Amino acid sequence: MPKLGMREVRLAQLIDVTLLTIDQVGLGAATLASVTQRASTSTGIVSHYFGDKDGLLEATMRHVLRDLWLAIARRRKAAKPDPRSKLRAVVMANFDVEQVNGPVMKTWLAFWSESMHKAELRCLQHVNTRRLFSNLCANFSRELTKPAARRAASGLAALIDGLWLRGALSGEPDTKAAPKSAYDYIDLMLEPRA
Amino acid sequence: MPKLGMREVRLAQLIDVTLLTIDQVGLGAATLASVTQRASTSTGIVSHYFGDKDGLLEATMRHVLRDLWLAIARRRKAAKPDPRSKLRAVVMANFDVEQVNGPVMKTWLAFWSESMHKAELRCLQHVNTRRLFSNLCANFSRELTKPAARRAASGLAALIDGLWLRGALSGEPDTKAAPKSAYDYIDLMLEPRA
Amino acid sequence: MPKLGMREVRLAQLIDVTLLTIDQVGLGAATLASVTQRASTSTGIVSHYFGDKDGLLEATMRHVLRDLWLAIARRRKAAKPDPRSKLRAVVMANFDVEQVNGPVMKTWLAFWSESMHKAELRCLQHVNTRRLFSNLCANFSRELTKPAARRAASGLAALIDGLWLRGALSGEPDTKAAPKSAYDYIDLMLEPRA
Amino acid sequence: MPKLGMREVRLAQLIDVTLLTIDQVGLGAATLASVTQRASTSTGIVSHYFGDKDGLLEATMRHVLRDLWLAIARRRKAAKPDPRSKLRAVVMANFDVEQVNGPVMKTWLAFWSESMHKAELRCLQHVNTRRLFSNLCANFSRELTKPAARRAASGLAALIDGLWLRGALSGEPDTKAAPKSAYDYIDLMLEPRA
DNA sequence: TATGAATGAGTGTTCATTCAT
DNA sequence: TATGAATGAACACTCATTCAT
Repeated sequence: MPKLGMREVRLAQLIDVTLLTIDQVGLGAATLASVTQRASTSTGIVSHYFGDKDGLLEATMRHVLRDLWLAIARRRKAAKPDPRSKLRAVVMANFDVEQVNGPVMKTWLAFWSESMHKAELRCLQHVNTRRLFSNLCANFSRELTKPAARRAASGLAALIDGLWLRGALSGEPDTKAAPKSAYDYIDLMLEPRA
Repeated sequence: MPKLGMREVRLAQLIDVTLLTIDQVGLGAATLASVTQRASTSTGIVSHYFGDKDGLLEATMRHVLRDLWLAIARRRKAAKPDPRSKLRAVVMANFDVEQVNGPVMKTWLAFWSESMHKAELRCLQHVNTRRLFSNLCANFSRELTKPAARRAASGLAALIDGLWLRGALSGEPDTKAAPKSAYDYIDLMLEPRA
Repeated sequence: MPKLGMREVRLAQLIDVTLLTIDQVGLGAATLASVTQRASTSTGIVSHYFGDKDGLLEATMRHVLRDLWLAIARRRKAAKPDPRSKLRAVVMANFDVEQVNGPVMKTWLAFWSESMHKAELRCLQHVNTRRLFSNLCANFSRELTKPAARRAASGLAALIDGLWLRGALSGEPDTKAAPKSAYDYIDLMLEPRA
Repeated sequence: MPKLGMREVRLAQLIDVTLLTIDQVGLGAATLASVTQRASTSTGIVSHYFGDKDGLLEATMRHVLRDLWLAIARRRKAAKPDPRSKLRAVVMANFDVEQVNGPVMKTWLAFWSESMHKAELRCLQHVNTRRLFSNLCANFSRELTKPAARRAASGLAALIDGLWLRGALSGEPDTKAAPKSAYDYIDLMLEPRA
């Protein structure tokens, strides 16, 4: 009897060590040898499960994206129904400890750069970008006009990414100040101007 | 004695084709062969002028950074003396056509990722980050308390980077909406709240 | 699982073609390409088994040294127990056909030169030198005073190397006259002076 | 008026730094760049005066050989007319401080190895070998039969080279014990056996 | 299902050589 | 006479991929 779920275990394990390897040496230096050695498997296993290196990287990206959206979904469910709370939930999820750590952040950065030249990755990025935008837009729309909501959503999305990026680059992301800055932005957008 | 002054010409030329190559195939696929072929020179010229590939990439990054700060300096000089105008000038420079184009943007993205694992590049990034922050901070300070100015500066810096990043990823940066969003942020920060 | 035991076969094969290549073109011109081509393998195999080129060369040197000491051990066992016979056995082994042939001699010469600037090789040389000296010294000591034995051992060791060197340089080593000269030296050292 | 003897000065200077460079990094790592840089000249100067790198190396070898024979000639002239003194003079010259030092010894070693595969160098070696042999042979012949003289000359030549080689490899040549060993050999050869 | 030996194209880098000045 | 910028072939080495087991 073949081990049940062996496949899933392997997939998860390999994606995990891929993240760790990218964290430690960077995507450019992450060779199949270094990844599989850390997983204590042979290099051949990658082509077996993922076809080739790109397949592994794409699966890793999908994994990271799914984790982000699971976190967002979780936070949104737990949030109060008002727009402000919903928006805050999205921000909160983005600065979760699950999202703000070495392996995930460095992988994001690497994939941002990589996606400029690989169609598959770019596609995944676009889906993610649009999804976040429409999510934010929908919530802002409940209190703002459509154009205003779109502007607010664009701004907030950019602010989240920017705070995220600067946190990653600084090496020591401030997990308190960053979401605070985004919350403030939400408040400013929602609050009626004089 | 061979041609004098060739040095500067060569340096500029090689940095230029490096940017173009990164634009077209990405940093990962930008080999010395592809760069020098585009420059119609030999590969040996790189070690002659830059020591090695890393030297070329570092020089390229320095070039991009210098260009950004020249643009900022130029805009600031032309701006009115009031804080809002100065801040707008910084934003404007960041969304200059010189900064918002394929070669420069893709290079920035690539170096953001690369700088996570190369000390030299990280150092350059940090200098740039701090410089932008203190620039913004100084201007906000003229109308806000110190803590408020710091928060505003952090937020605006993140927003600029975020808008920039999303523009790069989308492939078609909106050079009108992006600065507008940053201008609005400035206004919100400077305007007295109820 | 791929063929088992290939490792030892490959190692021996690669060391062998390394000797042949050094024989034909010299150490300076012995590139990995020329070596592996002769072995009908790929260049990558060297890094696979020896790490890098230096690893291959070091392994080759170790192989040559081991062969020499195996020959010496063999001859000594077959020799009569008296010092003169033992000393002759050492000389004999050094001028064995296994030691006196193009590949081995040219490799020795090359490594002598190379060992001046590579710590690993120098270490191997020193071990070999000391080993030969103490071997000779022990045998001379059975018939001479300690200081005399040391002088005799030094002289014989130098004579062996010298005969060996001149044989290599001449291109046509005289495998009869050379050991004869060393035998005479042994006799002169052991024979009581007037 | 062109500088007189500029040519000779350059030649000597370049040969000198070649020896120093081989001493410090070895023949394999002695590039034209490293040699000419030490001489504070351009690389082009080599092709100007020596044609190419091989020309420089050959000239260096000739220089070393000439120095050796000048030393031998000097010592022989100063020696008493008897064979033993003449033979001792040759030995003495070989262990002169001019011959026993890093640059010269490492260069000799390197050229021994190199001469196995370069016709020009091998030719120079052969001339040197034959010259030393006939020199020794002529002196031994005055007291020994022709065959005995030939054997003695071969042995002494080998002993000299061997002592020399072992001195070079050990890194700290014993400039007293080495010639002493050769003197003893001369005495043994010349002294009438019982 | 899993291995890892073997490949070989591709990489950055070195360096002797050339040549316009 | 002398320079050093420029070349480009050659090099050691890397690494994704393949495949017999």
